[in-house]
Amino acid sequence: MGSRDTGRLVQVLIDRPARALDRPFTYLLPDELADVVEVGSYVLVPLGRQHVPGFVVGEAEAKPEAELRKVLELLAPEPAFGPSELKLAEWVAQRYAASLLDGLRCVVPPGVGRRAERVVRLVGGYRTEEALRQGLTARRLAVVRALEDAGGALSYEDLSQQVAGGLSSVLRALEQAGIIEREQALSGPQAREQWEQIVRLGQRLLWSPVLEQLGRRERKALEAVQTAGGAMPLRRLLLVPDIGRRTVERLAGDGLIVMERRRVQRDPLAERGTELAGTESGRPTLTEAQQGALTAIRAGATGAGPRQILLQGVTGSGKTEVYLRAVEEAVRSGCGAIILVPEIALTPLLTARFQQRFGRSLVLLHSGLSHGERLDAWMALRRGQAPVVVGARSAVFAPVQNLGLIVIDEEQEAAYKQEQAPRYDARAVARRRAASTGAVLVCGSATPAVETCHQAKEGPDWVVIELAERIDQRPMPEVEIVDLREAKRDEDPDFPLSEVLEERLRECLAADQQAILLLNRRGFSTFVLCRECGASLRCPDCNVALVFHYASKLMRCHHCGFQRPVPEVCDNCHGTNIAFLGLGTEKLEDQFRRKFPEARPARLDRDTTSRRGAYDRILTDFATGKTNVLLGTQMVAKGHDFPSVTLVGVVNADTGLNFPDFRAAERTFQLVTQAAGRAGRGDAPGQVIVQTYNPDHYALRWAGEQDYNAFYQEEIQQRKDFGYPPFTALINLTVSATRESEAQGLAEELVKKGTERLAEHEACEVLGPAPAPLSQLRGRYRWQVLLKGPDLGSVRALWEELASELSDRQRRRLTVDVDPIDMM
DNA sequence: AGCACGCCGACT
DNA sequence: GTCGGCGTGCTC
Repeated sequence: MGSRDTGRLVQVLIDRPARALDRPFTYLLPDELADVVEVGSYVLVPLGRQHVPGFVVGEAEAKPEAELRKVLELLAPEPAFGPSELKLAEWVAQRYAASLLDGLRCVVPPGVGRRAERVVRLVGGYRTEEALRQGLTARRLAVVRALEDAGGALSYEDLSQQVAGGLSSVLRALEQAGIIEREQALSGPQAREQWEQIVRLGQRLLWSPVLEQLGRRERKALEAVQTAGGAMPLRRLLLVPDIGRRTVERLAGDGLIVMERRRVQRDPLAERGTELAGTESGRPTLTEAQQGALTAIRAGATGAGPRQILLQGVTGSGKTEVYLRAVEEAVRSGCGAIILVPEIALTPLLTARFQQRFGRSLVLLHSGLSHGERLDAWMALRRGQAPVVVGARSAVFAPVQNLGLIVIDEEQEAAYKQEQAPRYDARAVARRRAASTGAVLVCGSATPAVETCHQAKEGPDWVVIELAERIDQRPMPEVEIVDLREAKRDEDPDFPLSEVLEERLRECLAADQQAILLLNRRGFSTFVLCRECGASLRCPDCNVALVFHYASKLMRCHHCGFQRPVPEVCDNCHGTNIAFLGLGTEKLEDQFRRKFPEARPARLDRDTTSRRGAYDRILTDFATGKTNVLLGTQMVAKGHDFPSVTLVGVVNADTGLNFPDFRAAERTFQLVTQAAGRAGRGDAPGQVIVQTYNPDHYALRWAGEQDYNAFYQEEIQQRKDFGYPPFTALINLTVSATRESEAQGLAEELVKKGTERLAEHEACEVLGPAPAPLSQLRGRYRWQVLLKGPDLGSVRALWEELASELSDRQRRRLTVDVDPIDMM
């Protein structure tokens, strides 16, 4: 008789996404697992008639209600998270109205999850002939056939591909008849750490008598290991001619070499040969303003000053150098640091400078890595082998040890908001992590998000540090706003550049300098319509205008990827007079080339950068002067440093201004200011031309003055007057359904239920229902309801009450976005 | 998520 | 009367 199990009970969160499973289940921990299972362990537990993985999230008090079942197995030797990660996950789940599982998936090492692999198998020698004799139904027969063709067994996925329609009832029937059996297994981990075999010279000295008797091959192998410095990977040794496994085994048997296992860290940087041009090593002397910023950061770190710092530095003021120094100091004092960037692929410069400065103390974390590379980076941080991580949004959860500093570069970027569950905002997570670890938080931007700026100016434990001047006394570029309503165009009415901009371009190119043109729309013609009946070409699934792309000669939907050839005749009236209207970057490039045949333009947008390495190449060509005009979407405005650029043209500053979003003005201001910041970063001063139909709009007026603070004052007043964040908090509910009536119906019900509850939530409002700005997307109809309240706590309370009244079915049609950034 | 159960139209 | 589709409820 084995001893009775100790009676330790653990709470397990099942690793299967389901609302009904969003609470821990209690299991008995058998004695043999008592020592190895702890909070964070990834375990296998029985649930119903299956075995499923789950995370241990705590111990449980005795709870004799249900018949308890035992934890079956430990699936990973190391716990996936510790108590502090669990707390963070709980916070994320709660704050963003997500499940705990979604929260946990943020903090757990990448690739720990295991998926179910279901296998269906024919019992014994059951054959199709028998099925025919028994007269099985067509669908059942089809299953048996498919299984027999596959040699008796198939995965559930393969089977469902080969047999049309639902499988569950067919399989159940076949199983009951004893014809098939179902078996479920777990996939392996999505990523594993990699180990390699190392051969090392053994303790026995080389002049040991055995040496005399060694054969040629053995001798050769020993020499190889010796020249490699006494140890080398087995794989490499086996590459040496004449040396095979037998040779190595014999040497190991004699104790002349020993075999060891060593963890290999897959290094994505190793493959990257050349850095971008223009990065120089050496540390520049800090300006006084930069020194001031560092002093403030130091004060935060020692507790002598506020721990949250808004580093508001104009473009070219040297924010990156401040980050570098701050991280150096953190590392020197034994701390780790997280540096968040909007998107690694788009910030090669900053990344390169960090790599240069920190070498192997730094890991990168971003979506471009393989599972294995991500895991290695993650584990290197967790083990303290690397103290610093540079990464995109999700790196805010990285297990940096002894976290002392979090830097958020380009803090205003929308990319910090995750657009799938859990819909967290990395800025808010960073604030929370910094607060709970005592780390310093540095938010850097030339144009901080209005909400961040407000918080920094009004909130406790914040300080705003301004870097108002560019480094090396470079002047800010001069900005000229061109009113397109009145601007003179040259004889060609379709040419999108005003005479002023065209003239400046000629001067710029004549002086052998470089220019950037920003147009925030991809494609050739942004809408295509029939001149006879006026019908425009729209996406059948999203109902938005299709964009004509010249390179592929296709009409494409920028939301779902739908594409179709250009119609010869109108779908609607069969008219033949089709008009290609609206300006995209492709057309801009085309027209530019015609007007400036001698220039060397390059286009930078999602279409030209889709291939690997294309982005780097386009930028390198521009940096080296191989091309001299860079035109494209907002990509051209992001953080580049090209000293020869003296002219920036914003072709149409209005594109974002008409969006039905309370942040439209802010986005426009930021984009124009960022674009302007690309000019005049070298010795020659810069000039910026902004073309617009709304020259009087405050966003453009202040962008023209390059006056962030003035813009902020006016914008924050607007937010206050109209009741938008930061003066209110929002939760955006989007209903999505294949039938419009269903989407609308649920939205209406949400409003009704919400409004009924307003009595207890006086300060809150329920706005809507309204069709979403993208009222159709990927073939689904979308409606929205907006919950608004004086602060997050009160809106969330309203939402939680509302949510409790919804059925699972309703809940599934709904996405809940707390603190929405993109309300489309 | 996966599974069972139960209800329903529809086809042998 | 089965078959198979779907909605609902449950899993320590």
